[in-house]
Amino acid sequence: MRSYDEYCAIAKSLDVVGDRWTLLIVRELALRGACRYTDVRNGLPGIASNLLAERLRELEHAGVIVREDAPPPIATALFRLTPRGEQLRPVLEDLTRWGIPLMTEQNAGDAVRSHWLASAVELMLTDRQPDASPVTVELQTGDQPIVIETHDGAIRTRLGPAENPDATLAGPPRPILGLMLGLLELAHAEASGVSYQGDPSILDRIGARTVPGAPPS
Amino acid sequence: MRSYDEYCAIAKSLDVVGDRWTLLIVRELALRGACRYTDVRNGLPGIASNLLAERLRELEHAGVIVREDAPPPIATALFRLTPRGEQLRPVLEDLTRWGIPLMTEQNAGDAVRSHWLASAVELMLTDRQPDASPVTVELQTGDQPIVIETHDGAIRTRLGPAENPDATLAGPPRPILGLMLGLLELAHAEASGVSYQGDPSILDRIGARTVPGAPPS
DNA sequence: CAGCATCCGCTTTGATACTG
DNA sequence: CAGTATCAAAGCGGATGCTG
Repeated sequence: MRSYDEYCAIAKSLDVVGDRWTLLIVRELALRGACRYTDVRNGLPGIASNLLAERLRELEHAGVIVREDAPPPIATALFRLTPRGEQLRPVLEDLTRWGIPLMTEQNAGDAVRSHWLASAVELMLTDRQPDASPVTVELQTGDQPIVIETHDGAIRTRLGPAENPDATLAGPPRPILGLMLGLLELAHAEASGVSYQGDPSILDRIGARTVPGAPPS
Repeated sequence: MRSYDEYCAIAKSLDVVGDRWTLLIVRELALRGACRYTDVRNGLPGIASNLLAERLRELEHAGVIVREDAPPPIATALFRLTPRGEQLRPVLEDLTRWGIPLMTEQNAGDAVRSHWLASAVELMLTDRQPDASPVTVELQTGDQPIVIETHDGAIRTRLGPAENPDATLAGPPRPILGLMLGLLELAHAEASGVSYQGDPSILDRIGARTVPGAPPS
């Protein structure tokens, strides 16, 4: 990207991460940890191969990521955030919070990845009964299951199947998210294709922190 | 901008504010309040006139800004952030913090505006003696003076001349910022063209919160 | 003069094909 | 798997002109 040529911290930041795709590459590495080229590309459906290569070079040159040789068993290089790149997490988190109301609209061709949903859920939910015994909920949506766990009064998510979930939700991502964020009643979610197993009161326990309204558009 | 077509909160946010110039337009309205078209353009040196008009339309359509008729004395329209637009402030603040280390490099053609510097200074400084009597420092750099004031243990900045500043700093923006952020000794700053009037201990009092290192590059 | 719209050359991006 | 190469399409920058 051409520099904005402004002596301003925001403009200088955008000179580095303001290019198209760039912040989404950082997102992939932030959410999934060290990734191979192919893994990054899988998280960016639609990016041109040459653009990904170019962005990775630029990010490396800017000190945001490093390309490192993977440990012996693997024969390929890995990309990883540097400490400087890790410091972009607050930006990603704020953009996630700001974008949550926009998740009420899911376009036909939108790609879905469970790790995107998991990070949004983790930021928005809270354990309303921190002193009760821990609970586990499994979401079956996106490209792999998501486990939601209460953890010392906070909510943690991770990918992969849960062992003995107290509740299980399966269905399309939008009504599941609507349900998790408290924008949708269980009955409405079920009418939209969500199936629920477990004690419904669990949903009240791990309800959304605050429910922002959707924009006009 | 073309949509990323991802069902991800970050990607949805960037669908709205990820275009070139867009977040800088939001910055102008966030830092300066309601602005006329011309004021916005003055804060975005280099933007093509048609692009600014188009971006303003898009932001209005997305519910981030509103175009309102100014009160009677003025015969022109004003642009202002909506509550939804105000919620982008955390993003702007994080980008400011992340960009501060990049301010060590000032390119030849970089435009300078005092309100950009003031917001960065406000975010980075802290009053180390909150119980002492308030102090005021005037910075003479950029396109207008900046006033730094201690305010209930916090640091506030505003634009315009100070009445009776306890200290005054004048000179080029980079060494002044370096001095404020504790990256530069007063002697070095003076060697770079900064002139200082007042009690030097004031600088220690309103020192930087933490001094992040500059990136490699 | 403020607030755009139009035009045009240049740069960036997207889609696909190809290679070690 | 991890890119590079190519080329058409879209986006941007700068100049200019129009309208109240």
